[in-house]
Amino acid sequence: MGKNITIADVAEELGVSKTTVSRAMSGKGRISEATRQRVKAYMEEKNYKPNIIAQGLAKSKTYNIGVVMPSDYGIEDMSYFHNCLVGLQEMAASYGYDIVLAVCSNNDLGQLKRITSNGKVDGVILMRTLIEDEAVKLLLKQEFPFVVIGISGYNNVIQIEHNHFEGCRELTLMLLMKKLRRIAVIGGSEAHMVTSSRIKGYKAAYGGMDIKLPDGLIYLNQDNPIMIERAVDDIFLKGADCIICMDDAICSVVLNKLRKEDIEVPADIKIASFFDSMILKNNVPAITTLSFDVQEIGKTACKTLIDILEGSRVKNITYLGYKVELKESTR
Amino acid sequence: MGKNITIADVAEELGVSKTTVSRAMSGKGRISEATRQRVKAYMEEKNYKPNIIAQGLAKSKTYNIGVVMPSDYGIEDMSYFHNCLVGLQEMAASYGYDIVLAVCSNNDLGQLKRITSNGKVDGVILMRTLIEDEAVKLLLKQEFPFVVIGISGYNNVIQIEHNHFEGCRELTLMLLMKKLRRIAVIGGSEAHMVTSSRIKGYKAAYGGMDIKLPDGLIYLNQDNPIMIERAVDDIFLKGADCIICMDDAICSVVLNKLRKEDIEVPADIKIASFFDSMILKNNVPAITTLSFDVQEIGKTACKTLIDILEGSRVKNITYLGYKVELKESTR
DNA sequence: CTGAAAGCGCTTACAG
DNA sequence: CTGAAAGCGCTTACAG
Repeated sequence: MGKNITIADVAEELGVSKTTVSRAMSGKGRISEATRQRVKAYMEEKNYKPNIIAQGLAKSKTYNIGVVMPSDYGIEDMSYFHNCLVGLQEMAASYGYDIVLAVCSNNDLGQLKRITSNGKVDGVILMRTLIEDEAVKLLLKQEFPFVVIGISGYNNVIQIEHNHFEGCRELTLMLLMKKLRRIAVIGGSEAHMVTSSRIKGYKAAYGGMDIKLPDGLIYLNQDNPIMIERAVDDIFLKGADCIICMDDAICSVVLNKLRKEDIEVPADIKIASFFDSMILKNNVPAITTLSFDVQEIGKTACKTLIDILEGSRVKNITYLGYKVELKESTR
Repeated sequence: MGKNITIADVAEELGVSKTTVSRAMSGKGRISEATRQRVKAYMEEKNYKPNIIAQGLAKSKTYNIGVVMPSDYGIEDMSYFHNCLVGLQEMAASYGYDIVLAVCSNNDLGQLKRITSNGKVDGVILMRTLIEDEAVKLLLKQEFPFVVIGISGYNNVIQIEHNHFEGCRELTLMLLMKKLRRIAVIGGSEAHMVTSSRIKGYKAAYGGMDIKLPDGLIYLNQDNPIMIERAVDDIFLKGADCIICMDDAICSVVLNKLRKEDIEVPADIKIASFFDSMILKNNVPAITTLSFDVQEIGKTACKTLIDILEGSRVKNITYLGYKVELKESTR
């Protein structure tokens, strides 16, 4: 690797003290412009990069941000986590921080505990949050700086979230304005905060238009294809005119089921989904979606944590926008 | 965060030297079993965890592994990278290492340069490799320890790969044995090593059976839906009896196109794809696939790097297995 | 404006 | 078996 050059080497070579070299790079402390230029020039020439680890030790910082990614994700969440990670990384890098990955489940916080107790990270970002979240409890108890992506249900926790409530309300509203009345909803685990926010938005739309909520058209905890197909059958029996799928994996199952039964979209029933992701990308007909900029939420979460670490005050909850895209499936 | 307890605190509390405490934890150097137990017990009780950063500085190690993830991935690659990352993380953690993420493109190696030159990582893993790969060149020049996932084209580079050549050969062979003869292939960028390995496997299958390779049925660099749909049209004109899709995003476009044209699978044409991922998960009919254990490749790559870092000799190329699953789409 | 020294939290020859 | 001291590569009061 060719022995890395250190601050001592630079100092000796230039006939100055390490202090001076350090000051030249940090810009802190008094130093003449002349020597600073001289030092800078030499560092540039020799392509000297200070060792961040040593720098961190001296300042009691690591410049690392721990990101905990759930291990028990569904396949439908992968692109979400991935995009989020890319956003996180980009923002972190631009502030000189790095992302250290931890993979955890709600009942196995081993990785999280490791990085928060062995001094490897300055703060933590939780990529997902549960209503009863052990990671949140741990971090709160340890008084470790952290922010969560998603609404956490705990107050006094810094949260970043797309406005699922508003988004789902607006989507539902637009469907209601198209004279659809019996709109069914198929969603995932009730243990996730997003699920309940979305359902509230859905209900709020009906409430806002003073339209009576149809009975028994909300299907939650639908986490496997069999259940979902059964839900679709049931929805048909009940004469719904539209189905909102709360994620695109669910939507994919629904679409397959409809094809199997020779039910036409949008002629026989309208379909809307969340996330304009790969699964639905090339579907014919194009699917109406409520979508979110996932990289943006990663960036915002990261910036918020860095603000906290550097001592700024931050908002308790930050809401980000959403986008409703009406396409052929609800025409 | 409750002031972390240090080795000095432990030493003082126990009335021994820091040296002794250090030896008790590491097991290196002579130390009486009695005092070692005493120290261990105290550390356990106080839940003392040594600061890895300081430990690293003293040993000139970081216990960090840099993972570079391409920024210019297609959506179809996401679940691949994600699973790979999970495998990497798991193996790293089990050896006390952490994963530090870098997102790079072939023309912007900024993040990689940062972590290799500021001493933040001990070694690097490249999640993907190009035929003309700048990251590989850089790492080679810097003599920085690294391993690549995928075949790199450069020799003297440590590579971990699923055996795409063998896999594709076997898949093609099985299709040939089903009396299919005019098998078309739709694939991605020729700049990726995998693409060429797979094509070689495809050709080898024909060669091995002494069957003449059909003319003009190989479509590469098909990176957008328009091209792919055009390829499908062309494939039909040429009277192919089967299409092998080199990834599942391509397959998804192909399936949609076939549905649009009312072409039945497997009645009118057979279909096979690579990766048994989310996109094809619930397709009707079920799709024949050549699939790979992606978490495993992550684990293997990580273990190999760690071996290198700890001074063991490792194989230049490690091939991992694959699985051909025949399903309804080629029946 | 500049530097010697102590310190960040560990490890490891070296000496006893 | 145990410890004082130097060192990993930096930063930062403190003194001049």
